[in-house]
Amino acid sequence: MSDRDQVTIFDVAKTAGVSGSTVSRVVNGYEHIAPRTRAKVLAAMEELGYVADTRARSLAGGKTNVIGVLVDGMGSAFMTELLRGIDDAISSSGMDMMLCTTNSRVGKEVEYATKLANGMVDGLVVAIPSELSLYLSTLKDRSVPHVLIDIDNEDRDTSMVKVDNRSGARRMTEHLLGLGHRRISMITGNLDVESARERIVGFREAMADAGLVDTDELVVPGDFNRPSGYEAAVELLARPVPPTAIFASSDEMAFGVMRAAAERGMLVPEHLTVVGFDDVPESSWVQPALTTVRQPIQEIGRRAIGLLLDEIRSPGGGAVSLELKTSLVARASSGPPSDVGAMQRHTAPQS
Amino acid sequence: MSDRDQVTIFDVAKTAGVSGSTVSRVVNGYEHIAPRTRAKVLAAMEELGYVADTRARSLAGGKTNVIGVLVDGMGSAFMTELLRGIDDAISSSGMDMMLCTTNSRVGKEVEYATKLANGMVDGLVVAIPSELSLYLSTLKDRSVPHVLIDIDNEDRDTSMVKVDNRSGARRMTEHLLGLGHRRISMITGNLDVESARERIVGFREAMADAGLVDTDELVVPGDFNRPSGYEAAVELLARPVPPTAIFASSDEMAFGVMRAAAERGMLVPEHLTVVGFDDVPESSWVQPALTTVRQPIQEIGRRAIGLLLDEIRSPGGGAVSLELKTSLVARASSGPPSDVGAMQRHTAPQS
DNA sequence: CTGAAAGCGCTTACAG
DNA sequence: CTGAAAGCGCTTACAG
Repeated sequence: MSDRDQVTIFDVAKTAGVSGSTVSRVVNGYEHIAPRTRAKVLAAMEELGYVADTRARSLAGGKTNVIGVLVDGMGSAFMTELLRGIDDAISSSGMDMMLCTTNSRVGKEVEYATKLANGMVDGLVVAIPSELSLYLSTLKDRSVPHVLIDIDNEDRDTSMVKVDNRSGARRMTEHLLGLGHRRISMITGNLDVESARERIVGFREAMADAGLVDTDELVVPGDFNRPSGYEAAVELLARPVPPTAIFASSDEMAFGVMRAAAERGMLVPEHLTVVGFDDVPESSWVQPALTTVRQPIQEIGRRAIGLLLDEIRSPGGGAVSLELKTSLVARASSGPPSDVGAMQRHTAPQS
Repeated sequence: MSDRDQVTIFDVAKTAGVSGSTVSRVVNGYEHIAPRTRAKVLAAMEELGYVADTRARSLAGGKTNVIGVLVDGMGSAFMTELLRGIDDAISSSGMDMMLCTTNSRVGKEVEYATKLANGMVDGLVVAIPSELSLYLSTLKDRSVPHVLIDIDNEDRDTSMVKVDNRSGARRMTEHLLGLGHRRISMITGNLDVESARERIVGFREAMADAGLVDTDELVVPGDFNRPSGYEAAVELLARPVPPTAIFASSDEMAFGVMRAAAERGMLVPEHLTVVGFDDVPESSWVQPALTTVRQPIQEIGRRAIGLLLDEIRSPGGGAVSLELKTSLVARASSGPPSDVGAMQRHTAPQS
């Protein structure tokens, strides 16, 4: 019940024999303070176990020292890595993180963004495919520093960080082409997400360069998650003329593809080449190890926080966009296409 | 720069032609208000786009409507599931979540707990093996509602939720014994964690009941994570007389064991039985599907929030401990022990 | 059913 | 280098 045994700045002031303002100054590391005064205050703080009240501090115009992070869910390996990078950067800067999860509930993102903008945080990083138009203006009006991750934003005056999805997908497709594949299928990510769309573009470009323009039936929909990769593969492998290689837009989906292949008795890469995108930790762990497009996931998070911190510390610096590079990681799951005879035996065993 | 275009309760009051107190009352759903007055206020709020300032509200004695969650990291599948349950329960109660990650940094947990206790949240759930003694008293002094997950706490006056690790481990061991195994090895979890210790006890009890009392060399250390399971298995399988079954204290470690077995050319369960604990989603996905002890992970999170909400809404109800049941899920990774000849061929191929 | 006023714990010009 | 005072936006007795 006794909620009032909180030690305030005035308690400290009294036992140190100074004013509240002075205590506030030493707490905030203000420079021009007599060494003796500072020492007395510090001693009093220590003695009383003073801890600043974040709410009051921020209400009065100070900083909250917390950064808000808006994501849709934290289930995927990609998100786990991203959050690790974000959390790393936040805590090594001495700030705290407030993670808000929308779980794809419509409206939640706006609610959180507005709430957070209302003084709960010093800045905000948003990593969900979202209807930015609904709250980006609020963030700007309130001049809440913010940076977007992997989100498309027409007006280039918001800071953001992303990777070169298009050329990553392009290079992977060229890798498959170079191995001799022609019937290459791509399983897409959630098309609401900018990066999913960019990967398709990269894939199509490379295919077109190889003279393969009719790719429509080779591009099948997925949503970045494992089950969707599995289902798409089941359908693809059941086709009369199945692809010899499947390029999943995420490693997670590639694992689903591998599962579908295994169930059909197909060996990877002998009977089917399977590649992914992301390079999550599990990709080098699975058997066979997954060939994939590596994106520096943790780095993305760290950079986003870096940008945010810059803006928080010296506002008005203008928006900056970062595009990080991807790279091809060739491992065991990709190889030359199997001959048609072998494919037939495997793809239509029950016919 | 203009940080002051925030719509306050007084702006609303003015355009509605009432006092600030009245606005506050309708915002907080106070009952005795004239319908017409309420309507006017609501209209004004709508018109102005009013959003309550959480800091001010809480400073003035109201609720923050946010629940703090303290974990050490969110990398594991177990934690992902737990957080899903927690987040679910929090958001369906209309509150928000503030997730703090210590990443095993010493001191961080105390820092966070103190800060959160200082008015940032209405309540706190702690799910890290931690030196509670360092801050539990702070939580109590400030009467901040809190509940512990999976944490040992001597004085039974703190609410907590856990599962019956001991009998779960016992049943799994009996399952293996029933299959005919005698040389059963257990890879433990991080011994700082209560549940890891309880699982060992359950294992030992079942072994002792079967007359197997000399289990010391069969119990090897792990830390719940995949690599530690892999490493422990590498060591175990290289022994002159390796175990015929390995019971990993977490599914994650069991996956590591499977990997080690595969590298040695051993088939699961033909040559080696591998079982885990937790039943994370991946366990029914891997090949062969993992036999494991199921704990209702999301439910643990939901229950913890339930307890917390009860305490927040009607304080002083006293501490309550919940122990949820585990159950055995027999899948494909467990079977009868292989004969000694087969074991020898596989375990010492290079000797 | 409604308003005026004090107070939550802090920060920040303004003086000195 | 330090203090007194106002104010951040809200809630809550206290009156009426």
